[in-house]
Amino acid sequence: MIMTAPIDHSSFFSRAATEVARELIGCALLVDGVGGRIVETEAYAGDDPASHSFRGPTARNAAMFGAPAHAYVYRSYGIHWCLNFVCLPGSAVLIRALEPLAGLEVMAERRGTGNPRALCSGPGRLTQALAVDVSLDGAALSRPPFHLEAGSRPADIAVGPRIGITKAADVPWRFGLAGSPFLSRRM
DNA sequence: TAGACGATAGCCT
DNA sequence: GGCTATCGTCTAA
Repeated sequence: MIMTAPIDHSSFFSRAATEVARELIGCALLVDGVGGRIVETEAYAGDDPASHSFRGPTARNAAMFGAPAHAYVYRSYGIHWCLNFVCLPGSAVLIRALEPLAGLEVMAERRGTGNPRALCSGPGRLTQALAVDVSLDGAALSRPPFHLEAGSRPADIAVGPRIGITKAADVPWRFGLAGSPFLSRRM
């Protein structure tokens, strides 16, 4: 088990995505008891051309315009799922990488690799390891299967530009635990 | 209704 | 380090 304190979901997520993204680093995320410590996030704002919410609500991004502290799950490149936490309406934080701590065996089986660094180091890998898919789109983060806990005060947080986008690519809204070997890429 | 493209991962060189 | 598979979603006609 991970020794951390509970968090107040509603107030924690009712803020700007950039702020939440930074503070999520070091927090523990478990889905059905499987997960670890968040080491990499990206913020997506409502007036952000790179955000799915930029062109307004659609069937796909509806969760982004719902209440804060809920999950927004979408399929990327027609292949894998990406997990986001909704903040203020129209904004969200993409969870990009975890340091695996709980349920290593389950994750290894789902991922088909025993290499701890390859289990959750990337948005698609993370959702596969935690068995996150569209059935959790819109689910409350305060209820099972989700479990979030505040971590110890973030150590060194590295900041950089977001990955894999073409619009607003220069905005430094990617946050990571400096020096962690579990990042999807070096900062 | 068709066409274009994307918040990637994994394999190959 | 570079290339490609693969398909849901959006946009335009």
